[in-house]
Amino acid sequence: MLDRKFVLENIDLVKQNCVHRGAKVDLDQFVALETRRKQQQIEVDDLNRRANEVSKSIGKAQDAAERELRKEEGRQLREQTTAAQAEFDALAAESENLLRLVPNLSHPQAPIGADDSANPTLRYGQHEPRRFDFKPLDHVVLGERLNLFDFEGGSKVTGHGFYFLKNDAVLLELALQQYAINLLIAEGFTPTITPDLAQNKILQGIGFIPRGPETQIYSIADSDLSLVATAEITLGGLLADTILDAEALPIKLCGISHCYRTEAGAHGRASRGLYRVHQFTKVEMFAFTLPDESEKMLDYFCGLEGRIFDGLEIPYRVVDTATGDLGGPAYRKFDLEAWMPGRGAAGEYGEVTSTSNCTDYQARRLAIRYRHKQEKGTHFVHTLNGTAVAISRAIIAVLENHQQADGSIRVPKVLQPYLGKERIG
RNA sequence: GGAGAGGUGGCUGAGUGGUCGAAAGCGUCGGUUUGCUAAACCGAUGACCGGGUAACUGGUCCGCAGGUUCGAAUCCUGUCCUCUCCGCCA
Repeated sequence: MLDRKFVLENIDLVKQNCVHRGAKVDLDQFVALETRRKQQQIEVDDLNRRANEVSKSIGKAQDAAERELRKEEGRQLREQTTAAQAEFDALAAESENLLRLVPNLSHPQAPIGADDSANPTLRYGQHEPRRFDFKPLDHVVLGERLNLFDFEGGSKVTGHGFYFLKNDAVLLELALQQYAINLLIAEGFTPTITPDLAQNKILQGIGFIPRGPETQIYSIADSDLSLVATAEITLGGLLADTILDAEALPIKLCGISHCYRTEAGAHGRASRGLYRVHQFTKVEMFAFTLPDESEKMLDYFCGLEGRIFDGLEIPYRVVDTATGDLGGPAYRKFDLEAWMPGRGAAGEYGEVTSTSNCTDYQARRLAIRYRHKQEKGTHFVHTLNGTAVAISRAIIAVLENHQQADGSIRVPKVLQPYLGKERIG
């Protein structure tokens, strides 16, 4: 959510940003509502003041008749106040609902464009796509041969888009988790395993829409809980309604959670095997920073994501996400796309991680503030999130990039200590 | 799941209908004193929304939501959370 005052004072800028973002919000309506809200506030304040004065005078009145008279006066004022307050509340709620739909501002250097076709590549990883002297297979075929997945079983037990990991794929999942978590611990992150469910108000604070036709979220019937789509939700929610000491910032957390996504409307798109599934495990990074430190933190997160995939010896490129592809909360976003040689006819890059600077957009919705010890007042922190490893997609990249002519998989060095072997199959 | 206790400012903790945004202590900040530090003493010290160039000023907030009342931290109802004991369970 943007700052009310800021939007009113920079309405043209905000409007233009909505166009770049592909967001349709009636900002003129917002301005009109705000004007009325302001007037209503003056009226409510005035009525309140008068009612308070009357109330106080009753305590001092000695004469019983006068007392009754003043009581009646107070009664009437209170009635008016209640009505005026109700109208104010309605206006405020209506304008806030609009405000919540306004996307975050965009970084001045974020490429302007409608979708991911506008994303320029910023850099490549340490490793170049390998030249195969045989036809590389995709992860589904590899997994079938090595007995690593059971998509039919997942489908039978749960439904399309669910799967069982089996045998060495289980070890691989655990190894990837440990590799990422240990790397992040060494970088000073506090590791967590978060709940897989969260309250809808937390989801909304982070910027997700728990229910409705476009939702990507599974919600729990007869409760206000939803399955999380990412640990970003739980890690950000962890400090909701908190005032932090400026000295305590930045706070770097990482968390393992399962991620549940309905992927509504995604049928028919490239979704073979593990690429687009309804449940996967993810190690997520999250940071709370001072406002002037968030850009640096974004680069740091992006660098860590690169280090993790360099370590896995997987080629990748980093792209700068275009405005139309940013999603509501992000001010700037970098995606890391790994080379997947089994994808498409001759291999393709596929998104494996993503990191965003959400500036104060989430902090404002979740009421996460900081305070300097010697200053009055509070400010909103900046929040950032980034994928360390989305296990399902990382498995794709590992299998496809490290496959051997005999159908086995070479385990990258960094995973060997966790997996306990140098080769799968 | 059953029984009990409790949720008040950065913290501890008073406060059972108006004079309470709220005692006191701690902490923090400023000052005085003092080789330095510490101690002592004096003073200041919540957040949010709004108005004002500013000094300042209006309103809201005592877990949350309702209710009673001219008036609620205080009375009533609901709800959430925490703690203790019992039961159950991984």
